Amino acid sequence: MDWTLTELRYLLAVVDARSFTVAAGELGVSQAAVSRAVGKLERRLGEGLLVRTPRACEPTPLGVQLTAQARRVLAEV
Amino acid sequence: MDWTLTELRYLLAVVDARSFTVAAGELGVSQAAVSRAVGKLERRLGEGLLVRTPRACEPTPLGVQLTAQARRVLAEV
DNA sequence: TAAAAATACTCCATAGGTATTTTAT
DNA sequence: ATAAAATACCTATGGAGTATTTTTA
Repeated sequence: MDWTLTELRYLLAVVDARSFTVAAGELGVSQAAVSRAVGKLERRLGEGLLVRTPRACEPTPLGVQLTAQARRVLAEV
Repeated sequence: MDWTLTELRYLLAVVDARSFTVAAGELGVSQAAVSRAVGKLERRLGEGLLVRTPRACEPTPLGVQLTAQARRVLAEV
């Protein structure tokens, strides 16, 4: 794959916060930026990483898997 | 630090090829792009990563260290 | 209907290419 | 003098913000 460190960081933040908006605040960027980054990642993979509901969001199985990988990568950085 | 995967890939290619030009060919980008990416990384670190001579280039101690780290990161990607 | 996420629009920063200059033997 | 790296210049792409719209429990 060809993701960027930013995408992995944003994804992790969203999964941990269970919210795009909260994650954006923690990352110090706009909600739109986080939404776009994760959406782009999902489009590239051709599959969802998060299930969105009006009050929370939860990772899909692929989301869980990629999140684990993201943690490994970022741990080395 | 705040490097990008591209910078790490370019650095690795140069270290392995012992040449910016050859590395660029292998990466499918211009020599200028590789030179700029590695130079930017060095400027950010405030220290050289490669010693350039007219017919080869060799990693500095820091270059060796960062190269090892780059391999670990890219192995996870 | 109300919260949270997605999108439209614009702007700026960065990455890349080509052409040229600089460097070190 | 020569081979290789650095730089100047330009262009295009991507990432970000704000404002707005869409979504779904």
